[in-house]
Amino acid sequence: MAAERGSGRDPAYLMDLLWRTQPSGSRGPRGSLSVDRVVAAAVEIADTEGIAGVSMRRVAERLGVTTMSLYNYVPSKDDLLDLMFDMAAGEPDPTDWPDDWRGGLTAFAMAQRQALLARPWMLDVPISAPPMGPSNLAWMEAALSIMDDTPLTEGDMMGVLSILSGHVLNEARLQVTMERATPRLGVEYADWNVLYGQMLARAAASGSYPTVARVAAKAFTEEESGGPDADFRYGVDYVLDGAAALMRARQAG
Amino acid sequence: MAAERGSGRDPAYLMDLLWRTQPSGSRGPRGSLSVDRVVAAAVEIADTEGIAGVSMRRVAERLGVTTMSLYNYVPSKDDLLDLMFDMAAGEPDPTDWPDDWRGGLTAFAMAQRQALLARPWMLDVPISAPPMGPSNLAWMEAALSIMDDTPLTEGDMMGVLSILSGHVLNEARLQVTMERATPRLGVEYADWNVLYGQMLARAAASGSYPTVARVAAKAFTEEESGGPDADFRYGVDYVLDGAAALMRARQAG
DNA sequence: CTCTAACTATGTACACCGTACAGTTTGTAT
DNA sequence: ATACAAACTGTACGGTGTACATAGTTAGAG
Repeated sequence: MAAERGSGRDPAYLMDLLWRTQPSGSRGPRGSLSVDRVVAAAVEIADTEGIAGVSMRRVAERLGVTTMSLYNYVPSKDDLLDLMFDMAAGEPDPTDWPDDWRGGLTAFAMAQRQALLARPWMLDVPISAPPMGPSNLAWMEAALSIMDDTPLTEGDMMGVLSILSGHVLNEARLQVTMERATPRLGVEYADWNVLYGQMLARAAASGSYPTVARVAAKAFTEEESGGPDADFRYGVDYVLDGAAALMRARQAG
Repeated sequence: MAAERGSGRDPAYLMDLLWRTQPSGSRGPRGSLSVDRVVAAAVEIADTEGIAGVSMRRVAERLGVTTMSLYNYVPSKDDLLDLMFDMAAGEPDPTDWPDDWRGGLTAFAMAQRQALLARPWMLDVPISAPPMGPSNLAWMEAALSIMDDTPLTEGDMMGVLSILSGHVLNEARLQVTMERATPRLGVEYADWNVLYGQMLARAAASGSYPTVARVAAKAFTEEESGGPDADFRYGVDYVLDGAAALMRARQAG
């Protein structure tokens, strides 16, 4: 029977993979590869060709090994993708972050955004498990330790973190989607305004979306909306204002 | 030459597809299908088998037609997925929503969440273009018209909407991921607490994530965390508190 | 009324995918 | 020395999206 763990959809097994704590029975020959090398090769491919370029065959080829050999290190491609995500996230470097919670969280958000924009394919991997790899935990640690000296409840801290990095993720997704959808029409980034302009024209023409037509027209016309960076900062400030309000409430209570 | 639009990655062409405003030259035989029927069939498959069950062959089979025939109505599978997303989103029904902005936006968020949880596969479709289909616009209209009588700037309204529905999306994604990752271990939803407990034990053991260990332990121990519904409401309130603060500021300024 | 261009539908084919499975080689623990 | 687990190979299967050539159908142009 032998417990037969490792079907890949066993969460405990995925944990062992993420943390590289696989019990390696030392009977046969020691493998020429390692989980790390497999994942690293996959990440390299994704970096240059996007997620679509990552196939088991291509990864194996890059490692000079048969396709099926990879399955000695990784139970399935889905798991490989999870591993890639964690490795690509990397660990944050908070040394240069400001000391105050507001500055710290802002730096945190910007760093996380930068990590995503540097590897847009991360937004393409269908995450099949809640984030529980070492890198993800390191990011979590960075954010939580910033809020540690504030009057926030533990629940609040988790809430703020969730909303903040949710915003980071959404904004990055939007930006990447935009950049991809922007064909070789014009130059620069302003193209998607044109696209949205078309949409709004359509909306206005139908008459069914009066508020959208008016509000969006105004919001997009406003003489340079500031681009994605400004939108991102706006959201971060919005979320952190909420955190500040929470702190005041907790302290007063 | 004939302009040759329609490669599927042409945004204007996608717009025509979404809005069903395709110029249909009436020369040859009229097709036995329609964009709507194709998309509807794909949605039906996704509803019962998830996104993985949707392949061009299966859709064609369900419609009693050859696979390649679908390409007369839809330029590629990626576009089909975009179309599916818009159709599945449906139009909101705001008739029963409260009149005040706060109640209205809360109802909006809950409705959007419900729509996503009813069709979890929507979270699996890799959206390849910014939301600009009729359904998505209807949701946008619903939210914006709620905020129309408030002192919010047009930019603020877009910002609040973005953060709010971003939160909805993130929370839904998290919940669905959790439910999927939960194998047939125990009963009920509390299982993922066990999973997260394992992770935290690992984190505490390594000593590298002290804050995570302490904070998360506290946050998860707190005698029934309230489940996903409570987390969701917490976030909605958080975001709407921010909107209220913004309104006060705009009115005072 | 014919003809022809536009359009729909079919069938075949290609390159690629993830991975199950059987068999071979390799190395260590007994 | 030998048993045996582990690493690795090669082949095969059922699936994918879609390019392409072909045939059939219609409506407008002449």
